Amino acid sequence: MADEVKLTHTSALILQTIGAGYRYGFDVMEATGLPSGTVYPALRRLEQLGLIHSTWEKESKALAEQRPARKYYKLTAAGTQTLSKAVERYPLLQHMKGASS
Amino acid sequence: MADEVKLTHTSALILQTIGAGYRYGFDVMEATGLPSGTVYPALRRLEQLGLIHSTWEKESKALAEQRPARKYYKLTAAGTQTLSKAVERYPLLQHMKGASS
DNA sequence: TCACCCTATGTAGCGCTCTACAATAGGAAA
DNA sequence: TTTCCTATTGTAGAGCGCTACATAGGGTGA
Repeated sequence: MADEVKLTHTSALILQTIGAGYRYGFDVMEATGLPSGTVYPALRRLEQLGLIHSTWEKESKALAEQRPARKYYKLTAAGTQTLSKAVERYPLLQHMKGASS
Repeated sequence: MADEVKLTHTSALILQTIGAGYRYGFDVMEATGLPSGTVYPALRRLEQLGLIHSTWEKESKALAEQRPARKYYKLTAAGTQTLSKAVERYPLLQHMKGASS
């Protein structure tokens, strides 16, 4: 109830991608086709709104797999609620497939 | 090939909606959930790019049905080609359903 | 050795998108 | 008789999204 966060279509799409199990920025970029300059600022705004929450992966894990560290995101309770309202508003968001890994 | 028109995700979504058989602005708004301030400027830009083409319906038809006149859009050949490239880039656009009327 | 690709996050500035409002005209509600 | 709803197109200004580029370490190719 209460504060009714309104999302743009693109932000809602990114939120839904996280909800579908894609867990970090690069993963969201590949799933959606959206560029980094859209995805990273949007993830920051979604986190500031309290809809997602991030944690950096352990440095040792990234080193072991020889790649940069990932910042993992997941939906908060508020994010889950806001997402379900966004899917009502934007009917085309319903067709997201879950992440395979 | 040649001129490679690049579209934003939202513009591509609107182009695809026209391709799926939705024929005028209000129709696109209902199909997508996007607001008028997104849809009408975007349709104007898509027409300026030569991807869609518009024709006003006959005044007599609108009068007979007691509503404002509609501006009907359809894809051009360039629009069809650009749309198929956009669907490759943005995989989530594939799930559009056709217009019922 | 230099160029380039891969994975991953991030930013500047321009241009597109969204909220809110307007115009128009008919009908219904109060 | 003013307000509200429907159906349709449209705009101003604020804010979001996109292109192009940056960073960084490792691998691959000539």
